Order: sequence, then C-alpha cells, then structure tokens
Amino acid sequence: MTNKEIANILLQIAKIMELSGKEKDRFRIVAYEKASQAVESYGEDLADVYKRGGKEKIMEIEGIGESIAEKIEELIKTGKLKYFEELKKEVPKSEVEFLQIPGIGPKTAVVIAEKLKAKDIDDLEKKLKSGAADKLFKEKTKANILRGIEILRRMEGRLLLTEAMPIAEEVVAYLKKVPGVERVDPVGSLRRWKETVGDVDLVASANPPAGGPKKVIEAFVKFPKTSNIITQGETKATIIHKDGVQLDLEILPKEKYGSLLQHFTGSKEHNVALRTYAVGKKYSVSEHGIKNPQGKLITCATEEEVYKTLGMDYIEPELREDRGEIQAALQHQLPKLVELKDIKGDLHFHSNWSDGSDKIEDIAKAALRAGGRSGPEAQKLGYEYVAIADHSPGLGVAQGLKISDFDEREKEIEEARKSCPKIKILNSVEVNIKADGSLDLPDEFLAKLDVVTASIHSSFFQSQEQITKRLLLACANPHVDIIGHPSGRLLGRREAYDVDWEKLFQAAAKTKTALEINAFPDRLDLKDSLCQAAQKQGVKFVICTDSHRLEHLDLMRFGVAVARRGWLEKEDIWNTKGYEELLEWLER
DNA sequence: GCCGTTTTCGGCCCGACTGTTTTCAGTCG
Repeated sequence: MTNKEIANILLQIAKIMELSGKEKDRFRIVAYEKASQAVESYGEDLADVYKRGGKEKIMEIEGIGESIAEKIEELIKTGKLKYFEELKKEVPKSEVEFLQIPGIGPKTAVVIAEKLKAKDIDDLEKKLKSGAADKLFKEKTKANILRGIEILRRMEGRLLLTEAMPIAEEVVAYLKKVPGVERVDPVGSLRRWKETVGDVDLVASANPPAGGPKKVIEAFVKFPKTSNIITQGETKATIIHKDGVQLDLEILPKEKYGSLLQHFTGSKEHNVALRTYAVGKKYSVSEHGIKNPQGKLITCATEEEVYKTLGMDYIEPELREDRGEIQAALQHQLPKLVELKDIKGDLHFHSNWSDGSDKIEDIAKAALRAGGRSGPEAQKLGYEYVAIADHSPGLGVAQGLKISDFDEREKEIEEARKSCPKIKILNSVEVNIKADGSLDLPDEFLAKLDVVTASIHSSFFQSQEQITKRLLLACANPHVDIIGHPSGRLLGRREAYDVDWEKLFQAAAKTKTALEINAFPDRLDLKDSLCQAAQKQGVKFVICTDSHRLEHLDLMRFGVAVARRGWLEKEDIWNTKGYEELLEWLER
C-alpha cells in the first residue's frame, strides 16, 4: 500500500464524514484531512516506516496520532480498513464524486444526489442542460456548476511548471512595461516552483498618477496572446491565453502588498501553519496585515516584514509547504538554498552519437557560453565542464552505442577538447541497469570513462524488492557515480517505480553515489520531498538537464528549483564544485 | 482526532465572495 493510497483513503473518510452530516465535530474531519496531507507529502513509504518502528514510529509524523496510526497500521497489514468499509455504506459514491467539482461542497453534493437524483457528473451535466434541474437551481447556480465541471475536466491535465513558467514570464515582462506598474509577481504554486500548476496567477501594484489599477487591467486584457477575456473588473481580470492557460491578475494596494503577496503565494498549508503559530503568540495574521496582541493592525508592504513581525527569518517561497520551515525560521536554521549561479557544469547531455541532436563541439560551446542560464547572466557565466552521456547498447529505442562506437566517439571528444579548451568535456555514459541489476557495459569499459550515470530504462513494474536490488547493485559498482532519474516517474504519464527509499539512501550515502535531480520537464526526479529525506541521510546529489538539444541547457533552473524545494544547499550538490574538486569525488 | 514554553482539556486560521432564503449559509483559497 503506497502513501498515496493511504492518503486517499484518509481523505475519503473526511469527505464521507462531511457528506453524511453525522459528524458534528468539524475538527475531527479536519484532522483526517491533515493526516491525509501529511501522509501524501511524507518522503518515505509508511509501510517501511512501520516495518522499522511499528505504530509508534508512524505516530511521530506531525498530524498523525494514535487513532489514525492504528488505521494506517491496519491498512499496511491487511490492505483494508474495516472502519472505512463501514463508513462507505453511509453515503452514495456519486456524492463523493460531486465534491470534486469546484464550487460544490458537501451540502450541494447531497442535494444533487438526493433531490436531483443525478447518478454521476455526466448525468448531472445532462440534467443541468436539459432543464431537469430548474426547480432546484436558478440560472446563476446552474452556470456555476457547469463551469465547475468544465474546470474539473481541464484540471485533469494540469500544466507542467516548465510550460507555465515561460508563459508567466512573458506576461510579467509585458506588464512591467505598462506605465504606472511598480511590481508584478507570479503567485501561488508557480512562485513556489511546484512541479505542476493549475492556473497562472499574478499580482501587481500600480501608481495612481499614471492611471492606476484600471489602466493596468486594460493593458492586461490586451496582452497580445489573449484568446478570450473571462472577467474584467476594476482591480482584477481573468483571461485565457491562446494556448489554453488561464491567467489571473489582481492589482493590490501598495501599503499591503507584502501581506497580500505572502497570502497569495501560499501554500495553503504554510499559511494555516503560520496563522496557527501566530495565534499562539496572540497575534492574528490575515492578508491585510498582522494584528498584534494589543489589537493594532500592522500592515506589511514587503513579505520580509510579515515574517520579521512574527519573529522569523524570511522563508523562501519554495520552502512554503509546511514541512518544518516555520520552526526552522524561528530558530534561524533555514537552509541557505542552492542557486542557479552555483551550478558549475552539467553531467548529463546526449549528443548525436545516441538520441541527441547536436555535435559534441557544439554542445561544449553552448555549455561554455550559456551554462544553463538565460537572461543577462547567460552572457557572463559559462560552465566549467560538461559530460557527454550517451546511451549504452541496451537501449535500442534511443540508439544506444556499442563499445566500438564509444571508441569512435572518444576521438570526436578529443577534437572538441582541442577546439574548445576553455571547458572540460567529460567522457561519459548513461548506462542501463538491466532487469537483473547488472549493467549493460562491462566494468573494464566503465573504468575508462570520466563519469558514469546508471539508470533504469526497462522492467519498471518489478516488485519493490527487485527494483531496490537493482539500484543497490548499481550503487555498489565502484565505477557508477550517479543514479539517473532515480524514481523513473513521468509526470502525468507514469508512476514512479516502487523503491525502498530508505535502503537506497543508505547505500548512496555509503558509496558516495550521487542521486540525480533530473531537470527534464516531465521528470523533475528525484522529487522535492525525497530530496529532503535523502539529504537527512547524508546523500549527495547532482542536478542535470538530461539535455538532448542545446536549448535544453536552459532547463537547469527547474532542476535547481526541485533542489530548493527539497531544502538543499550548495554543499549538497556535486556539480556546484569546481572541476578539480569534482575530479576528487569522481576518483574516490 | 490532534496537540501542548499558557493547556493532558479545550482549543483548533481568517476573511471574501456568491447567490439568494434579503441576513446568512456555503464554498473557497
């Protein structure tokens, strides 16, 4: 039973309690919701935690007490939960389904099921459109529900961060040129660099003399790539970008900008935790400011003031997920997060020898020139090194190289080294970890290479035992330096393979094998919460782009974002080291 | 149900918007 499955059952319990209306204590419901979130974002599999320390160990997780720990125990042991099975009988399945529709809460869900007798969302939509629901809902409510259904269907394909960010940046750049605009900031999950986002939310402040909020809104809806204006008010507007993304802009008053920016950035969980802490200190935090114990409202023009007023260090947006950042901010123990400018090289680039599209010399020049940085920095800072890591023979689909090909390729690397002496070109491979855990290149050959990344590209659905064994064998191989995309997940397409993370982290730490944070858009693998868990075990990382084209070098910032969300510092990451120090690690 | 430098009992974040029952319940972020 995975954390996700356990979390889902806990959430279902909360929903059924709400729907049945029998549970008068709403905090009991909230407790299940919180526990669900705690389980879902927990870095290690609870089944493993249970194996190590039983129920008591599970109770150590914030938000899980004795009662819920017992339920988790039953789920892990039997795969079932009697309490849940009984509870499910209390409400029809359709009601739980209706709750997914934005704008519909428990009360309305019950009305839809009992009075309208809708069987499912499709049936509900039909009844709303045919007029069968007219007695129950007036026009606006009907339209509201239909819109909710549409949003739900669109939500099924949330945007990848790597798709949403460039759109947001383009709009921000556009708005910054509008007269009177002082500040523009992306907010929400986008500002926290979460791996997927729903809509693109932006906030801005404007100077009245130049026309004020209204003028800015007018400019916003005229953004050249607008396909549709949904709403346009005095201070707020929503447009649809021509490639289908919804963009929201809200103009905020300057004097409260900090409080509002903080509020809209979230996460919800972070804000709840922040407010809860504040209450303990007799403060009250809202988007309008902070009421001190004397009842005086302190307005915050900057986010820094918000945290400072509460006696905390400033918390970077990437950390605002309620994973201990508030406690750390109070104790001045927040990590100094790694930054893009710390990255000194990329260790995962596919050339046209395998499935990449570029010559080695061109890769070297591009890495030297831009070094994964876009914008003004790109001109100044280049990488010190880049590793050409083509696929090994086993990967037929990606034109993996035979040993003789690698020898040929080495000649081209030598030539590129001569024509491009300012950057170190490392002779590398992304070698396959086969189903039995062996590698598809012999050790004698791997020994000749500068750096070796080992990755799983086949037999994804083996048992946890099998998969873990493969990864442990790869770590134990003295020639393997990096485990590539350790979980194998593809966002929106494939679940991670089933790994015993605890064991992998221990092995990686012991053998000084780095885990890759793969910056490719639908990977972002190892994911943030696992990075955090691994770092605690002493694991080191590399952040690599897995580039197949020159422009993929720019993806580095998304890998860095994952590392930052995983609380990683410069010291945790090998490719922040200069070439000499990198060699020391590689020759360990 | 969870949790504790005020507490093992008695709290649990806060405010805005929406539709409509026109004074507030329901939902959201």
